[in-house]
Amino acid sequence: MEEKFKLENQLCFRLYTASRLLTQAYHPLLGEHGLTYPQYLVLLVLWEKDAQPVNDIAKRLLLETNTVTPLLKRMEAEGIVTRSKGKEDARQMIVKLTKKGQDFQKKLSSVPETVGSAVICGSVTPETVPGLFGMLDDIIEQLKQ
Amino acid sequence: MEEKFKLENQLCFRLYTASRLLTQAYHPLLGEHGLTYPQYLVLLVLWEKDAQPVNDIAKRLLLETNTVTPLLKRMEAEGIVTRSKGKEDARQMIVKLTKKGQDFQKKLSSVPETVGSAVICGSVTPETVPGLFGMLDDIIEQLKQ
DNA sequence: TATATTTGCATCGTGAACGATATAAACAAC
DNA sequence: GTTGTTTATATCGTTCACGATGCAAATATA
Repeated sequence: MEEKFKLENQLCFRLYTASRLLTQAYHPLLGEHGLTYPQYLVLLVLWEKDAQPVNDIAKRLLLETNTVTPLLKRMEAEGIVTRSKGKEDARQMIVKLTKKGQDFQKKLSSVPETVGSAVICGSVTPETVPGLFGMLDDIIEQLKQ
Repeated sequence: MEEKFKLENQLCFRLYTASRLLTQAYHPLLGEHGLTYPQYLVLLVLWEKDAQPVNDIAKRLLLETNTVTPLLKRMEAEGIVTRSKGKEDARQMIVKLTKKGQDFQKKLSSVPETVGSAVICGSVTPETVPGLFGMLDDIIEQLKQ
């Protein structure tokens, strides 16, 4: 068995696993409110800036619109956002937070800290996290092309 | 807008994005042979040790059997693996590589290096990758409980 | 040796991801 | 102004992930 094929030497498998497990850590906190992790990401985007077209949300999350559109329709069905045609550009769908969507910010105020503290361990400390962020950002920037 | 809710301060979003983008980098290389990334991971596991029960493969990949079972059935349909009842324990399904599954190792021999070299950039260098591996491993170990 | 529990795998339903394709609005070129 | 192209979003099909549940084989316990 060649070294290059060993699971322990794969960056992608580590990222894939760490991503899945960390997303799972959000699950009980978000599921309690009927939210999924990608839906939480949409909330983060809209809390930063409300009333955005689908495309801006997709670009911010580096996702395709064919992923985001069904996600937003589910959130609309849950009464978390509204979707309405753009006034100046009728092709756009403007996504706005409802009161329910805004109010989630208070309800979820403890989530970032809860999850954040859960990953602090071993070589992952408040001092080393910025370096980790930088490396992940470099990888993302490199692959975004 | 509170700092804690900003997308730029989220470790999970970075892991999620880096994982997706790096998996996408595998796509043209694997898709050419009709493989998906999770199927490639199963191949890595079976190349290390052939003839494993479903549970061992799932544990190795930190996935649930209800994810792995359909994956293996698709790979069986493609003639990449066989699945047969265990002799000593009839509950187990032993997964074995076919010749086609074994032969993929040669066909995919350039994949690790191709993808590996694609992520080397900025603060991500052959010298810093072990540190990145260590931090991701610590996060995984911490969340695995 | 009956009965209870655990274990290994499968099935089902839902929600992402994403390639491919479609549709309509905006814009450009002629 | 008609035609062609781009842009914004949506639809469709396939493949994960994963919680919940089911079932049969193995094991433990009474």
